[in-house]
Amino acid sequence: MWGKVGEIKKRTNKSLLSVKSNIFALMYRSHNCGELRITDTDKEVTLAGWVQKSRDKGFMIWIDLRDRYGITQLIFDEARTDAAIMQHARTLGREFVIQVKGIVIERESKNSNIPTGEVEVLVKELSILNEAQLPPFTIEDETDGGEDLRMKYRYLDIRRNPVKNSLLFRHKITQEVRNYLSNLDFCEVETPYLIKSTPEGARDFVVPSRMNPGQFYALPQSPQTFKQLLMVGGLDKYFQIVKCFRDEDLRADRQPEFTQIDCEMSFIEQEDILSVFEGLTRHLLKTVHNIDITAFPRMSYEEAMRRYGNDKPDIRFGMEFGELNTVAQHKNFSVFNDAELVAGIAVPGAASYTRKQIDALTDWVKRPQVGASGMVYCKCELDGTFKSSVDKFYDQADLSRWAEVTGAQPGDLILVLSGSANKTRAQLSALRMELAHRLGLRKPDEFAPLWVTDFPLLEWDDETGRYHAMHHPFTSPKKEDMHLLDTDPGKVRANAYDLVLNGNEIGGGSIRIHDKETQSLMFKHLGFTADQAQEQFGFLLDAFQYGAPPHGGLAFGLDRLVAILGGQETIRDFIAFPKNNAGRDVMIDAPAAIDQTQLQELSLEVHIS
RNA sequence: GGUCUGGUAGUUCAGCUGGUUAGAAUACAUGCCUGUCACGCAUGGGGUCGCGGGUUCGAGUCCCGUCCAGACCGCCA
Repeated sequence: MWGKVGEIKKRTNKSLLSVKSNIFALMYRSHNCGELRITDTDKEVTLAGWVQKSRDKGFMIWIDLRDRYGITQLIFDEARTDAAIMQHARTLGREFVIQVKGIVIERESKNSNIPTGEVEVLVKELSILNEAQLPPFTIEDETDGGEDLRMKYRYLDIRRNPVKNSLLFRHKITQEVRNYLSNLDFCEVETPYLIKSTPEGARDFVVPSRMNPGQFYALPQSPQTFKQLLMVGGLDKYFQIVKCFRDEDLRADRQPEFTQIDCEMSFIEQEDILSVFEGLTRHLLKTVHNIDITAFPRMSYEEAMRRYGNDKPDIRFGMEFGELNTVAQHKNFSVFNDAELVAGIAVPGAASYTRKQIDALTDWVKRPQVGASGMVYCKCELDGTFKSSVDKFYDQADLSRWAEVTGAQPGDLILVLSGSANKTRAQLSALRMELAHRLGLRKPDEFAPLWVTDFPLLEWDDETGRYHAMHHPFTSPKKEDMHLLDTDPGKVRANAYDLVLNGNEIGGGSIRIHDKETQSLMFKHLGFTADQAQEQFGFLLDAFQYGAPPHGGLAFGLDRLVAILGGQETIRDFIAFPKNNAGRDVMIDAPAAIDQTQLQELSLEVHIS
């Protein structure tokens, strides 16, 4: 259904590294370290780069010279190299920056593992451009350095192929995004980074204004209102590859500053947006992996929650939820009888799990991060019988109905959770993802996109005791649900959609509100007074009175998209200088205190509670 | 705000129910080596066991606190 890719790394390297740089003056180097071949034999060349490794054999010294493009072997030979140069070569350490002049010769023993492996450069001149201390970790694909060390010396980490290739890969994708959207007449516009803080949504990073004492800018969580104003401005199709900022806790796939591919279009309907971004996704998979995606299924939010317990389901594998209320309740098992939802999944081939393994899984779902109070299992034996942890309450006929509902085959293991519908779904979804991970079903080289549509407009928040916009306050409600706004706001669906790739939300958007009345009504339902709405978003409400076209858009999370297309879980290696778990840049040691003079200029005093 | 895991040589790690002088690999240094490419061989240097306190005759090991790192929950319109 969806494509497969083999050897992602290899292909990427090849296409990205064959960059020629002929426009540069050939003073420092005539060639890079990745391009010499057997056909270059006898040429006099000048190379520059870093010493990867030196192999001193006494009579001969080989040095692997590395740059962005590859590794070329240098040779110093007692018989053919000047004694002084030979001696000089012995002083070279790892990561010294050197320049050599020499003759390309065919190797006596060749190395088929690297593209330059048939030749080497017999060095005639050697100069050390810069010495280097021994790096704190080795600059190799499989480095001995741990995460924190690599982050502290990120500039050394970037010399390593995996990180360097991730950054080149990201460049390739942004380039293709710009190509694709520009070809469709999208115009890239830069919107401001110093804007106004708004109460909705995530916490803002704020920036004090020196010229306006006591006042603060906020860094944008997204260019949302600006891109809508560009639509009012008649720009029709806008995009921007743009940094966004959210002052919330981090995760492996979440950074406080991150990059979005942000888009907006006028005179369009939801279908137009889905088709443009389906096209973009196809284009990217084709250009970076040569994969043709044929299937682009769609699913409503409600269906995704029911079938996968999750609004971003990974559909590369099955284990869909089976709702067992009708077949498992009213059988004297009070835990199930009292539950709002009883739901199970069939784990393929897991009937052979031992008691110990199942107990470990039970402990896993009972961890506070998951929060289930227990787990019921039912083994579907190969002989067609069933063995469950609740045999006291259910006979073979009952259990066969469980198998029917969950789609379990002989050899599978049915795992069942129960409780309130929302919690049970979240817990069972966590279990499904964990098992898929353990069973190797989340293959990084397989890509399964999915549109999730018809999100709820509003979401109840216990903490503040009011409804919040699930997407953002500018999302339009579905016309046919408008009548529910006053009676049952939680039931109103929005013209909002997410693009999910392999269980990750990589993009989301909506058709916006474009008239003042609806927007004001929306603010009212979100608990704004008319004055507050005017104060916070008056510029937008005003703009809507001057001929705002119907419009909508979408934003892709670039960091996450690049990581997933690169087959990785963590986005950090696709960001040149990322923040750590606590939001710190350990290389430059930020954030940091500022001095008293700066505070005074900003009319600020610091009190740490 | 919370849960969990970890912190021992430059680095990655081992170190059991507390018990001589804390180990391995790798990196590094020196020497040897006539085609290496994860080169090989020999020798050598390298540690306030994150930090503070406690229990004990004795703590890398047990307890309390704290700092740092990572993963997750909450949070992320």
